[in-house]
Amino acid sequence: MAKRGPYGKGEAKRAEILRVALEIFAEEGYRGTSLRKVAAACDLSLPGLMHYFDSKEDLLTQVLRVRDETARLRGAGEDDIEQVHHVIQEGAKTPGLVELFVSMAAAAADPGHPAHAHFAERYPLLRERATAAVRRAVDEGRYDTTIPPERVATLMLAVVDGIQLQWLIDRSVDMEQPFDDLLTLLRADDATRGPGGAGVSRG
Amino acid sequence: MAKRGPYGKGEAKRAEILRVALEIFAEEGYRGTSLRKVAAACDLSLPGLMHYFDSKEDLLTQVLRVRDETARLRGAGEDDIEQVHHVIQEGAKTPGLVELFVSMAAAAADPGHPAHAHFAERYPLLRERATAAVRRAVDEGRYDTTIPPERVATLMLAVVDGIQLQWLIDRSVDMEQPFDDLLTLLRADDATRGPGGAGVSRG
DNA sequence: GTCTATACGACGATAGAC
DNA sequence: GTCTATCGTCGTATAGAC
Repeated sequence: MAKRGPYGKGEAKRAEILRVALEIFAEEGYRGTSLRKVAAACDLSLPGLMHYFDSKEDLLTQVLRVRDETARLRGAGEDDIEQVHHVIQEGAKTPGLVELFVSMAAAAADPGHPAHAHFAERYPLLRERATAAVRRAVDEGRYDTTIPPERVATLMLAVVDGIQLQWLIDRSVDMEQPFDDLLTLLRADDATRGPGGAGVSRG
Repeated sequence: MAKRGPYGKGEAKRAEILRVALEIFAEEGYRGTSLRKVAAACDLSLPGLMHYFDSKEDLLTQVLRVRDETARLRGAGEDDIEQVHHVIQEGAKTPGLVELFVSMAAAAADPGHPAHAHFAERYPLLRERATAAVRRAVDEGRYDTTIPPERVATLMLAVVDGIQLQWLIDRSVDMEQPFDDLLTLLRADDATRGPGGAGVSRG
């Protein structure tokens, strides 16, 4: 199970494939990118590539996992709300990966799709973490609402996901503003409920 | 351009195809549904079907247009906010069409995709209407925020789109709750900022 | 275990007959 | 306006070399 022994090379190659695939999807978008093209970029034949994955959708799902992991690691140690901003900014640079994420989310509607398990784990996890952060903010008097923290967390995730659809069509849409505006609405101090002020304080 | 003359039959057939395609996508999901299957359901060969459309993506885009039109007509005369609830409830019954919508939104990231023009028209239109409704609510003192109406409108659209991604994975997610919660946060009367009350009043 | 060669069925697209 | 026939490409499956 570890990376030692005769599996070392295989694991390394698998990781390389995922890295290369992520690059290609980021640069050229995920649509119209065939597995044969990915294989060629890895100096591999198509079956050689498929040796490491059960199917195309399995590969795509693992690319998504890598992306999630990368974003998570870069935001390590930060506050949960900070991490959200970080992930948003990262996503805003790579339309191809946002496109991949949204497409996979649609495909994962089918319980039999490999990505279904991924999202089925991911959303509850994100909701839990966001819920904890919201609960803390309410307890400390920073947020002023009696809406249950779980529901506020669900609302936050919806905003972050949803703005991406608008952004995919029109890149001039500000991907951070709606989330910041939501935070403003949640904030206890009424003086900050307007746009003139600092919005969210960070940095 | 009208439905009269020798084009009458063609236009009728085109409408029938779109209606049948919508049905199939709603029942079986849009994934794994080939054009040959749609053609067969219309008693047509594949080229026979393609005579009416430039490409598969063109057909899909027009299916989306029909869906939008249908939802719009059913909500005619209602308040804009009411229409949102109507569209949400309608969508919640047909996962296959939500899946289609999300997939197309991702595909439309490419400016060359036929659906790009559709979304590029749709979002500004929805934003304008929502902006007007929000401005009215603020002017009448029903909403209490100094966030510009355009930004509140963008936030609303993000919530409605985003909750669909969560719902596609877990159908037990309430598609209306987040939007209602957002309205609660916007509402002027602080006594209604909690979940105990009526939430949004309608009907 | 790692990888190539080859082949299969299905897809969307198109040419040309009627 | 609709068909048959065909094309190129896709993801997938199998056989077997090393």
